[in-house]
Amino acid sequence: MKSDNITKNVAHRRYGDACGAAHALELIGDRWALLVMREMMFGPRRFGDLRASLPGISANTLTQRLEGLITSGIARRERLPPPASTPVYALTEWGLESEPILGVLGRWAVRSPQHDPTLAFSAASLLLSLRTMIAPDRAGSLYAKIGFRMAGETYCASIVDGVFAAERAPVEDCDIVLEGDPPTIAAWIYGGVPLDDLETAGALRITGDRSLVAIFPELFPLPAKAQS
Amino acid sequence: MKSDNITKNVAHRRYGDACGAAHALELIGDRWALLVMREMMFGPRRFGDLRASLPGISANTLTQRLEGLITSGIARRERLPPPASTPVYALTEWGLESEPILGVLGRWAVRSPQHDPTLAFSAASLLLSLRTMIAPDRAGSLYAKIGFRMAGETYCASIVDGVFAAERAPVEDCDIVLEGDPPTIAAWIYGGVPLDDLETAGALRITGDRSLVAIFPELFPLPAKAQS
DNA sequence: CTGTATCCGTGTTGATACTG
DNA sequence: CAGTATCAACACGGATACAG
Repeated sequence: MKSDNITKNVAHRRYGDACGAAHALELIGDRWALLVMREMMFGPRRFGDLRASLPGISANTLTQRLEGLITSGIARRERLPPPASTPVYALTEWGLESEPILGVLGRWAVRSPQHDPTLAFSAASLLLSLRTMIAPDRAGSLYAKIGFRMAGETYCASIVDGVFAAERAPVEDCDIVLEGDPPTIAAWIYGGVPLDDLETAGALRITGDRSLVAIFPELFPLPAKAQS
Repeated sequence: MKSDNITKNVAHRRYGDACGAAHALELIGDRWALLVMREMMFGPRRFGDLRASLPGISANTLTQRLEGLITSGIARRERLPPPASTPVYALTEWGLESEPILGVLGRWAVRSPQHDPTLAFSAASLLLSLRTMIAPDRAGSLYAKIGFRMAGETYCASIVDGVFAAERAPVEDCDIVLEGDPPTIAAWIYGGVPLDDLETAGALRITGDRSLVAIFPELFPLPAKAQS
């Protein structure tokens, strides 16, 4: 039995408001929706990957969100080519263009006095936050390639003209390579935890150009908290 | 009796995620929250004003959202000076800085094939959408002041260096003054409905510089829809 | 006019278990 | 690993009543 729930996603809650922001909330305002999109920002992901990156989401909810995103034209279901014909979920082109939403939300919300940076942090979150938080005036004309090894995957990022970009790719030809889990890397870049402490604890390993390593965290200043 | 519901807003749903966007959703991801903020973007509003601008919200829900926004430091409850000592709700400075969130959401969502521009449209929505949609290259070096009379209130907007800004103010010294309800004005600017039709129907009245009137809608092009 | 207090029907969420 | 089934808790919207 698969289609007893005829009136589930069809009669989706609407606002009856022509405002674009209101329509955006109808599309991606459901709980978890935007975070599911976040996890697909760097390429297709499997059901289990998404579930692992979103601690607390239930399988039910993830299924419903993916269905909703697909019927809205934001995501797409693919199947990896045989022999590994696993189903994966990817953002459409339009879905990918929602990235500024994550940036603007994050830049605004980290100023909240209640923001707790010690919680779980996915690889996608870290890379998107670096893209959001880089200060172009501090980067100046720096050109650099930065590799990341996190949770069994590798990402290759670049800093060009003050813009930080990243993709899932091998870490070859990178000026520096960071190896550790996302919260640890964040503790170094954002939290000001000394690199020596993390390296001797075996939580973080950085190889490559030490002069770049020395200034790297300064490229990503956090905005001041709002009020008290 | 006022505090029987101890565990209502206190145990607010969290994501347990350090990502800034996730925290933003904890702050303003509740249904209606962002739309309530939208209505306060141009200054303090009364409970009844908010309710009237948000068709479909219940008094209960509006009360809860306002409480949440206040405890998060996003909004503030004030009282107009006597004799009209009516309570009003206003955004804090930090709350006001959430405006780019509305812009980015709207710019992305109007490209949805399912967006319906014929629904209700508040004055705040219209002015924010003009601010979002203005094309600086089309505005060029145009300098103009535009007045709006909508639903018994007046707004004064300016176009300077391709930036559209508006505030609740008298429409004095404006180059043109638009008088009509927000959906009608939107039909002219965005919908391409001829001004003559709207004026003869008595739905819209524009006074002032006719040459500015002629080119005005062209300053606000809508982005192309995503895919089909 | 500005809310608060209930009741109620319904949809959504999350936990657990389970199937292919 | 990729989901589905079931169930309990709760949030939401609508209606209504009512207090300051």
